[in-house]
Amino acid sequence: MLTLTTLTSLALDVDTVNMQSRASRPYHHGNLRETLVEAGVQLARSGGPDAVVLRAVSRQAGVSHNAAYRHFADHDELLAAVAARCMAELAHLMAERTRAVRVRDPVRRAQARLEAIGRAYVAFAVSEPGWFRTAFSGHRAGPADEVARPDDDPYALLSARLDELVEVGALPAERRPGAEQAAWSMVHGLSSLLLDGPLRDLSPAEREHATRSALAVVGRGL
Amino acid sequence: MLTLTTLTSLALDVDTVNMQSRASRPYHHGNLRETLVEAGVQLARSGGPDAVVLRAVSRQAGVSHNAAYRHFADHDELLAAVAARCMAELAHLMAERTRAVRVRDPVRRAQARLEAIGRAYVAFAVSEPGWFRTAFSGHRAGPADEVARPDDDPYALLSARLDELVEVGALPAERRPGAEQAAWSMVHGLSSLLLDGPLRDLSPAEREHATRSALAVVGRGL
DNA sequence: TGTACATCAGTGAACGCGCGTTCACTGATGTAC
DNA sequence: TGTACATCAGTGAACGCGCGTTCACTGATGTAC
Repeated sequence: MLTLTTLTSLALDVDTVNMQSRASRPYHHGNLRETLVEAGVQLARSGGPDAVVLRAVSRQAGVSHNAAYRHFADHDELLAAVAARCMAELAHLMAERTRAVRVRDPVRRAQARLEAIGRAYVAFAVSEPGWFRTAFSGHRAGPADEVARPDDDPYALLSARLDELVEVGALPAERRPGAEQAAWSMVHGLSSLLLDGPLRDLSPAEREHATRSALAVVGRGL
Repeated sequence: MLTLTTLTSLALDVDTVNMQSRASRPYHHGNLRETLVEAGVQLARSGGPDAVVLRAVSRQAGVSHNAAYRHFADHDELLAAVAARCMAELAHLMAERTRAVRVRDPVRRAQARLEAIGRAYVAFAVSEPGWFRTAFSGHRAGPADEVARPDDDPYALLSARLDELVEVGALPAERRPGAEQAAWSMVHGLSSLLLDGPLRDLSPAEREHATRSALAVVGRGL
């Protein structure tokens, strides 16, 4: 269903990570912080945030389970870093799908792009539930939040789409404020309900239908 | 902010539950299953689903920690029962707020009622985050799901509102299919983002504004 | 109405587990002279 | 360029904890005669 260069590039790192546990690993790792985060991302992929366990992550990275304390104050800080990475992964898919839109007419292009990020959001949640749940599990988060570059930040991507809609005249300027919140709420809610809610058992066709009608409501509502 | 007969009635049960641990507790409890579920609901209130720990629940109910196995196959089954109760609590608030709507005109009444359940949903999530998270944590759920009476089921309440909108002519019948999913997604997404997402730190006034605009999008979009 | 006995609903002790965190350590790296 | 030494980034053992679950048990209840 997905053609994910972003997703698979990350998946390929599995070998890198594991290799480091067998082969020529120097005493000083050189890049352990990054390796730990990647290992956490791997674990989060199949097990969600609960799988990002300090000892399991260290194991996965091929390192003793207390080495992590050289790079993270505690388990929470590690989880926050992993969550930020998952969020960025979501943003990457959204950006990729936006770029893939091929429409001439400026108005329809702006609309198609908005639809594309909405679909990307839901597709990500459904195909990578572990990452999706982890992305939203940074209970403390705080202001640190690993200052996101625009391309790592779903919110920024959405804002850009809405700005574009206003520019091309497809969205009245007075409707612009609060539009992110409504649009995001819709796709986030649909995603959550598809994963953990009453829409859990929908078939792919039903999911598609639900997505279509949810996006249509946003389209008409804005 | 909330005037909750349903919520407070449950809170009052705290005393009942605790009392049973000190006072005239007969060897055969008589109603332990129910007591355990209530204890679980209490713990979920402040700690969310992770706080619904078999041993803690038993402790809270004033009973040895393995007594629960006479009433639940395992921890998951207990959690599922607690989750169902939390879901019912949400439904009760929605129903209550629906009943409180006082509008003459049938069309505007139908619209006001839809808005009321949407607001109730968000208000519940914000004021009872532990319950809200727990309600959606029944990972296995399955078909058993403690067959919900209509008043315990948010989905049924929402359907009724949408049916009413069609009846009074405020919603074209051809838009009816899929309407639950979009409406629910919007309020669920907003709730989730307010609890765990980027809208986590909104002030009450900003929350109100976000809620208003989200509901407006649904209103116009349907 | 009384009694024997099966069943039910609790108890208390114990199991093995994986967790986050801390400690004293040691090998590798980098820097000052 | 060589060496002494401080600092850095790992290791391995150990801590205490709370968990879900199982076991053999016992007191209370209900039923058959």
